[in-house]
This record gives sequence, C-alpha cells and structure tokens, in this order.
Amino acid sequence: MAELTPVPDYDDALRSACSKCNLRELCLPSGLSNEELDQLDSLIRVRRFYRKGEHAYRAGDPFDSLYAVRAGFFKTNLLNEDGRDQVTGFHMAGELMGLDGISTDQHPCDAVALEDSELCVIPFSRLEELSREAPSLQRHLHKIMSREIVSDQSVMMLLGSMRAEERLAAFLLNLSQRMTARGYSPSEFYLRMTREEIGSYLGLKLETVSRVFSRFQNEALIAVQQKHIRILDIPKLRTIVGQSC
Amino acid sequence: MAELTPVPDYDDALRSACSKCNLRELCLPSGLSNEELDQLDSLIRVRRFYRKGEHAYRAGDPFDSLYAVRAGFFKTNLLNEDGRDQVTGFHMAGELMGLDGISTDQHPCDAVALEDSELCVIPFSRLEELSREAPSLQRHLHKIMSREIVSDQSVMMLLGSMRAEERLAAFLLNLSQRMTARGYSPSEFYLRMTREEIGSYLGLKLETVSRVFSRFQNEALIAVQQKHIRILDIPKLRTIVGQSC
DNA sequence: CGCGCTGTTGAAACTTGTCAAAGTTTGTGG
DNA sequence: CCACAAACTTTGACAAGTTTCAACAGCGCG
Repeated sequence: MAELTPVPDYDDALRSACSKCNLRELCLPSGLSNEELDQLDSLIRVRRFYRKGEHAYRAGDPFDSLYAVRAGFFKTNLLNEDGRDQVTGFHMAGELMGLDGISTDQHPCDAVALEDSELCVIPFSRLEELSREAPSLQRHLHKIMSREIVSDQSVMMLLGSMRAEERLAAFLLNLSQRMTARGYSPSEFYLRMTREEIGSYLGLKLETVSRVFSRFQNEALIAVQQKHIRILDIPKLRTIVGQSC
Repeated sequence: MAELTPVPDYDDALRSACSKCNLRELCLPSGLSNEELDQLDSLIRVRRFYRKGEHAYRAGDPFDSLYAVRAGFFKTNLLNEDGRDQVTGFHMAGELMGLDGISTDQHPCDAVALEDSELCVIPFSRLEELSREAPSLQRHLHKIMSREIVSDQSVMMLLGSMRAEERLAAFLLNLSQRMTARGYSPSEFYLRMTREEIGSYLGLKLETVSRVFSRFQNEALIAVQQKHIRILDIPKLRTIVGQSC
C-alpha cells in the first residue's frame, strides 16, 4: 500500500507547501492571494507515494478527497457493469483527480500510477469550507471543474468525429502541449502508458495505435522507439488533426 | 429574439418560483431547505422563451449565467476551429446548461432549442454568492457539475468502445430513463432531434442511424415512425448494450 | 537467461462511411 | 387551403477504415 506522509515530517517542509510548490501556477493554488494560499496549506496535510501499478483509489471507494498529482503520472479508467474497461484520462503533475466522485460520494473509476508517483490529498469537505470563505478559491474550483467538462467534451469530439491518424496526432499534440506547460521539452518525452492504454483512451485497438505510429515514423513526423517519442514535425501533425473538414 | 419575462409579470407567479416548480426535485433546488429555496427564488428572476431553432447562447458569447430547462428540449453543439461540428448533448426539463462556460468565461458551444422552449436564467455570480452562505446548495452545485463530468465520461465510453447498434440502444434507453424520471412514458416519445443530430452525438453518420433504427424495427425492438418512437423490448435493448464484453 | 508482457506487421473479415436516388414530411407563400 | 420547395429519411451498392486473428520480435523483470 501507499505510504502516508504527514507534511511536517518531510525532508524539506517548505517545498511541500502549496505556497512553495513549483506546480502552484498549474494546480489548485493558481491565482490565489497569499492569505488564501496559507489557508490552503493548512488544509493539505498529507501526501502519498505510489509505486508504479498501485491504485490511488478504486471504483466504488468512498469519495472524500481530491488528489493533486505532485509528481509522476496516473491513468484513470472506468469499468462498466458489462465488463467494458476504458481509460478516461491520463494525469500529470499539477492536475486534479477525483472530481467525478463528488456526484455520488463514490469514485466511479480507478486511478492507477503509471510510474512511481506522489499525490497531495485534498479533503473535499474542508476545501468546500475554505471556498465558502475565499471567493477566489471558490471561483477557481468551479473553473477547474468546468475545465474538466470542457476537456471531456473535446475528447467526445475526438472520439466521435476523428479517424485513427487524427486521434493519434491530437493525442501527441495534447501531450506535447502539457509537457511544455510544465517546462519540459515539447518534442521529446517518454510515454508512460502502453499502446493498449493509448488505444483504450482513443477508442482504438492497440494494433491500430502501433500501425499509425509506424506510419507517422515512415513519414518522418515522429521518431518512436518503444515508449520514447520524439516529435519531428509539429506543424504537419496539426494539419492532420484539422484535416477532415 | 427570445422574449424576456420578469417573473412577477407572469400569469401565475407562484408556479414560476423554484419553490413551486414541479421540476424542483430534478433541478437545482433538489434537496434544499425551505429557507434556501426562498433565497434561490430571489435569485432566479428571469425566464426566457425560445422558438424552435433559436439560440440560447452561441459559442464565444460571454458567460454569466447558467440556464435551467423549464420546458422544451435543447441541443448543445461544439464547433471546432477546423470546422468540425458535433452535438455534445441533449437537454430536457430540469437539466442545467452552461456549466462548460465557467472555465473560460465564454460559452464554448451553441445551445439551440429543438422545440419551443423555456429557460430559467441563473446568474452565476449570484449563485456562487448564495452557495457561500448555504453549504447544502454549494454541495448540490458541486454534485451537479460532477454529474456532468460523469455523464460526459460515459459518453466517452460509448463513443470509444461501442458499435453502432449498442450506441443507439444505449441512447434510446438513456432517453427512456430520463423521460421516466419526468413522469412520461418510458416507452413512447417523440424525438425532437434529426437523425443527423443523433448521429453527430453518437459519432455515426445519419444513414447508419437510420439503418440501425430500421434493423431494430425489423427485430421488433422498437416501432419508429419518423420522430415518433415506441420502445417495445427494453430488456433486449439492454442486452444489446451490454453485449460485447 | 528465459519467460512473459509489450509491440510490430500481415492478411482477411467486418463495420461503417460515401455516394446516389427516391420517398416522405414540413413549412411557406400564393 | 393547396402547391411547391426545402429539409429530412430511407435504402442500396460500393469503398474505405478499423478490427480480428495470427505470428513473431524485442525488452525487461525475476
């Protein structure tokens, strides 16, 4: 199981506070005043470490906290009554998981670490309390939830109207853009997920994912070597995404 | 353009208040105390009527209100930069539209009346104010937003892993269930949208939608006559949805 | 060092899309 | 109220894209 680490015990207590976190501009604290930041610090007391393959939560677990990815990489996947299994998202540093659990007080999906990772645990009732006193936090929370709705809708658009090549191109560009926002290279990264997980997320079979990667490589759009990806021609990928209109 | 109707001018002012609305158990007021209901009433002052085809808002319009469907039927659709157009949802009485606008302070999609309809306008800043004072309203708002995330994810699942027949079966069952929740027949209703709009929502071409309806009809699962649908065999539709696992 | 998981590639089958034509309904203007 | 046009629906034949099944290669973990 994941270890529990109360913040004060941590090596460098400063770096663990939201106010000092280098992800604060991407994450929940974005746009808060110093005072609000201090209150947020007092709320987020626990971080947990997960080894690759460990679950942060499972479908059916009671919901009481949101989880902010502090380091590492997660997938969430939904397991339907009828046994269908689909990856609903990939989550990197600074992103929030668990918003889908609020509606039923249960997590509807599993969250699995795809590499060794670290999460900040955000007790939701206390976050609600705090956001009743801090309008800008309240608004920010609403914006984060709304952003999740918007991004799910753009996945719906992708799944509903794009062909395999367009989906993969959009997927790579999305990853690239999120890496850039975190200060990493926009054109070179390791995929932490398998072809099957990519396929599941994009509504494709793993063989199709593999074939499209090979095709992109032949056309010198990317260089793939297993999980290592270099994007060679971002503009061309963009034209592929916007193609079929 | 849509007419503006301040509530006091309305024929029967009582029926227009949330506290007296027959949709209150489905809509925003669900689960509130009487006192909170009164406050909500004071906030929702304007309703608007829309003729079939009219827009409640368009992509790019500034966001400042949520809209609750009081009567009628709406679709929302997203128009991508690259000209792709996709229906992202159908909305019936008691359902909230516009949550996706919070994140950017602009509506990302169009909302169009598919029949003559009526919306309650809910000024979002005032709703936030009120929810700072009424924890149960706050929680309820969060649940509604979360429910939207969950339902978008189940559409992702549908688009990502179901074949045409399963999608249509799931779609019909979903409509049936929502009709039932509103006190209508679970098995007989009018579709307010075209085959093309259904297809757009489900990631299919209109011809495919039409063919699957015909197939269902031949198999005596439904009886279709243009927009009039009777569902004849709900259990069998259910088995179709849960088939491919 | 080998076994298992992951990834690649090929050929055939299947599903859905495309194009086309004709039928039906709806709405508008005379 | 009727006639006509426009929009929507149905159906068929064919094409294209994706999946399925299968075989094999490579990498990584125990």
